[in-house]
Amino acid sequence: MTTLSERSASAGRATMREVAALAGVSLKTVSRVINGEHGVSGELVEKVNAAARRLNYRHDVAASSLRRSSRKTASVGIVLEDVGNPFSSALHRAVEDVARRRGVLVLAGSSDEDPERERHLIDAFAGRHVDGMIVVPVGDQHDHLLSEHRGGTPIVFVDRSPRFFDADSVVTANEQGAKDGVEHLVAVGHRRIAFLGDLVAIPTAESRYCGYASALRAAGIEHDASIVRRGLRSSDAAEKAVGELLDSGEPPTAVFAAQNLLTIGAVRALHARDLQHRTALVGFDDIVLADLLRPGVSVVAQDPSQLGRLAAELLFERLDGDRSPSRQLVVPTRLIARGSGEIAAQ
Amino acid sequence: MTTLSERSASAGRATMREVAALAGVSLKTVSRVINGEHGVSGELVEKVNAAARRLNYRHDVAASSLRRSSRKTASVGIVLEDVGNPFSSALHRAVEDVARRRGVLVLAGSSDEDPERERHLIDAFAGRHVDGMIVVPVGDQHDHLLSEHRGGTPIVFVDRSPRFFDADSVVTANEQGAKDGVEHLVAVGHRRIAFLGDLVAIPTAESRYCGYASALRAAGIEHDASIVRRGLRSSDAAEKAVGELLDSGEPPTAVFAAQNLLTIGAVRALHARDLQHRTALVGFDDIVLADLLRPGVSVVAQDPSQLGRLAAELLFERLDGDRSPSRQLVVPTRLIARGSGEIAAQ
DNA sequence: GGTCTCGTTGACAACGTTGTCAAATACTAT
DNA sequence: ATAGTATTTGACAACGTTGTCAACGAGACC
Repeated sequence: MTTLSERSASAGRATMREVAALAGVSLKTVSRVINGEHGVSGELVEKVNAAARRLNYRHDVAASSLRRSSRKTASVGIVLEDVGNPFSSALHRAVEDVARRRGVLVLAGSSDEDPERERHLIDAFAGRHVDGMIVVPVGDQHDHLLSEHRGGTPIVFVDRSPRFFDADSVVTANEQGAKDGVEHLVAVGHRRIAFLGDLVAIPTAESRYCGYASALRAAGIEHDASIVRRGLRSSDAAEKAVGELLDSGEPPTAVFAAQNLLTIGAVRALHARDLQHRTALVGFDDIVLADLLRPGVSVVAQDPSQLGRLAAELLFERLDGDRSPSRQLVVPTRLIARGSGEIAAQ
Repeated sequence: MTTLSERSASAGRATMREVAALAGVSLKTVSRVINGEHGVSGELVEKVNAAARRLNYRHDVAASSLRRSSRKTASVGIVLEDVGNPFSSALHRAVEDVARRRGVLVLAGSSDEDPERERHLIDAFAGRHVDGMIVVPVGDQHDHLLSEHRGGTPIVFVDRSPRFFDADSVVTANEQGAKDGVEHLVAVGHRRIAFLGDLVAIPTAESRYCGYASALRAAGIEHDASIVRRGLRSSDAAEKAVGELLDSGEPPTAVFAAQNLLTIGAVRALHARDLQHRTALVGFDDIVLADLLRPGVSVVAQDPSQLGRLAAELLFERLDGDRSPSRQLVVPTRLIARGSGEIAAQ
């Protein structure tokens, strides 16, 4: 007995075998008590629990899931673009909330838009036997995911729906949202509306551009490539781009920024030239404090929490055995007018 | 052979045993090849790799770490306040960056300032045999962590250093930073400076309050409890509190907000009364877009990335075998003047 | 040729847990 | 009292992997 408690205090964690020895029962009985199975007498349950407490026993999820037939580990993985950015972290948090209610742990990682990183993360998650994965996909190739998916691990795509892959997905109404934003500008008389966009390879960026183009077309406005800036990767790049547009001979009267960092860059460029009350601006995706700027920044707001919540719910339905055909959910955007988007064309 | 490939395609992942059978070698040889051990002939390495590729073999980290003597899982856990808030997620990202360089996966969870949740997360991490943990501690009781720590799992505390626990920690210079911020207000003539603080139970909130009190003392300003509001949990609460102070008979001429959400609430309250150019404001912790507001919001900036990076580096040094006495690192703050903190007292 | 060493390879047990099944006990119905 | 059933308990194998150790064959040396 002394040996046992000394051992647990000095060398690592106590095992079920040690708990069994201290409680004077078999290994299997300890397993039953720890797992809350019925069919163990109250007396032994008491004894085992006392011994477990005394040795500070910690259940070994890894060993347990190795032996269990279902192989469930009560954990899911989520591949984000960058756990540090507000959109991703709101998504992460929403997934965590759903998972927590079911006692499931969330592993998260950043792909940084790098397919190699994405593959790495997915391998790492798979090697740890996550029960399912939520993925903001990068690029078009997802063979590695495919084999996981076929192997029975549910996958839900979020924010972007993959080409060439049949799985559940939850996305924002990017095209419609962008169209709404641009039409909002058209409605107050703008006909020369600049577009700021992220990497062309990112499907959401592409959809938003389509929404922009479609709104212009609907309004009978001719497309002018000289005021379209795509492939912008940071607020600095956007600030520079907007600066060039504003300083040019024929500046736009309004700007549509298709991503939050780009919106921030645009605000900076406008303020630097004291044009924030003359040039209209609508951004895609909300930004903190946007309401306190003068003018307030009008945005087409996404709902990352909703995306995360729905994705997690879809995932858990699959984990609960749902075998129905894959579903695509679309979360609508919401236009928030705060001033910058309501500046009329001169 | 056909049976093997069919099997892997239909039912779950391939095992080393299956790879061995396909390659016509023993299980142990496959293990050696997968782990990159030397002492296997080039010919067999080739064969095994081909078989592994063909069966889409995935290494099982759980089983591997179960058997391995060192029991390393190439993963660390991090307990944050809320993975969704900017401070936590910046910290998370910084830890991930350090971990990634070493091929280590990060598991993260939100405690929401609830000791029960914290305990849950730590149990979950321990059950999955993380190699180490980084914790933003909640409350004073950390017995469960203690047993992990004694069991050989390195623990690093970040943002708050725990009482009654001897372990590495990395914290912001909260008291000094708050003192700097308040002295900055004193320097432009303020003697009636309100304080907005988070829950008294949070050590960082307490330290910042001490810094505030100490700056007042140093300036010979009498402490006035009527303009000190602590225990504020949201920007709404702060907005309300500042509103009350401003609307009172004897309003403060300056506000020191000891946390970023509280700063935002203060900004809202000031703008709502059009007092943002008359009442000075300094916030603790930087906020996005603070430079674009009129006036810009002066802040005492923390460096969450630095906190995370240092914490992760300490953790990995421990994992590499460092057995030296525990260390406490302090990350200095930086005062950023943008306008609101330089408004002189009338 | 015989012994010794070295480099490769594989058989086997073990990591901590749970599924299976049989043994032991207690209880019910005849 | 006897057979039959239900309930509790434990022995054992197995999950997928790696540590240990022994077996094997090829070459080096006497």
